[in-house]
Amino acid sequence: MTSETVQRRATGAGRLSTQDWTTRALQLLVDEGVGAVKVARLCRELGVTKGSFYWHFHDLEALKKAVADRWCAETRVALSEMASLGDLPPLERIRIMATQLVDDRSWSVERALRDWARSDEQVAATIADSEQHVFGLVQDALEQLGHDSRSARMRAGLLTYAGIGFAHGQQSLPKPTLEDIDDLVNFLSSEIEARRP
Amino acid sequence: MTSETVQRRATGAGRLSTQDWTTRALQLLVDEGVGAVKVARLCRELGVTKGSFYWHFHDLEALKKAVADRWCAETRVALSEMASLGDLPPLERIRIMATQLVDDRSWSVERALRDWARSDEQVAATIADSEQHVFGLVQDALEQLGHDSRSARMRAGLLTYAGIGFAHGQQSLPKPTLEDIDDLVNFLSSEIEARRP
DNA sequence: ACCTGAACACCGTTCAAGT
DNA sequence: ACCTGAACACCGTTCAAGT
Repeated sequence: MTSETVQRRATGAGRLSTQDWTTRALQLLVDEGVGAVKVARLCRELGVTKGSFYWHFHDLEALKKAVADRWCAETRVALSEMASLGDLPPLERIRIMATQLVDDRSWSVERALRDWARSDEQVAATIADSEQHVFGLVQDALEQLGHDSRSARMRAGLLTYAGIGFAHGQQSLPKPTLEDIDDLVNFLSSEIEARRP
Repeated sequence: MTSETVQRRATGAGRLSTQDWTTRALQLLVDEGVGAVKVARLCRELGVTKGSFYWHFHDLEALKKAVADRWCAETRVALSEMASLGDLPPLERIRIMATQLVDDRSWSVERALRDWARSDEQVAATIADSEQHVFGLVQDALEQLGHDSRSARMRAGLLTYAGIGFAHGQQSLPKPTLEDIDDLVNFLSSEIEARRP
């Protein structure tokens, strides 16, 4: 591999920035999973000794936090784009979110980060944030469609959890078609169901 | 900690069986996550040297497979119990499954195993199995309630994915109450939604 | 400010040798 | 059959010393 040197050159004068470390770490995370993000490995690929790493970060945990923060920032941009759909009719917003949820997004990053979250408070908080954000958007749309808060909460939760589940499920279940999504959106926004006492 | 010795005594004559290793490994997996399942740690807790471990297993991977196989067997029992609800009315079956999905089941085990599945074919196959099983049960129940297969598939998928998502979500989203589950079951089994052409 | 070099504790794996 | 003991490579962390 000679690409390491290229990577360093691209940075600037041969000294590394925090960005260089997080970029490489995110790459490893997505490509090979949490287990591949190691100090020794990073140093080898970036062509420096471990002492360099420990000048930039206090420990591995700190590097992870930096990576998570970066992903968090990028995610927030994507989410705010979702929010800027505010003028569209609610039904359309839900359809767009449902499509996006199923689409080939960066699920691999989210999955990896979610694994990570189980052993890292910081990452967990970041993920919880974006979860609640999506949930809130769906809930609002449903309430604007005339659902009371109880109904909106239940349906928004169902969709949000399903989205998370879709990211984590093995591909054994049938992947929803566009028709399925149409059905799903109509279903989620349909009239209050007959209450059976 | 003196419980290690107790653990060994409980086994029998002081020599360890494969069961002893997998039991302790599962415990560590659930309590402290994938990262805690290490050869050195296990040996320390079981009061043997590493050589003992490597007599029982070829490597860490083999231990993992053994743990997964055990969990797989236990899961299959739970699933077949679900299937034996066949005589109950479909609506009741769905309610039971939904409750079970949300209940404090061994989510920690499932989550850990699912992480594991990403790097282990065997574990992945096991999990795919149980996913499809649950999906099938829900779908059948919905069809017996008079839904056509398209509608049943969509709704069953929604619930199954939501169940998976619930296991993986950070606890930031509102945990469904029993009332919510009632609503949810009624919602899922409600009349075909108004089609908008 | 940014990095090297060497050191230490810890983990995974192997293997000859013990009972 | 089941385990010990010692060895080796590898990783995380620290720190004095270099530029």
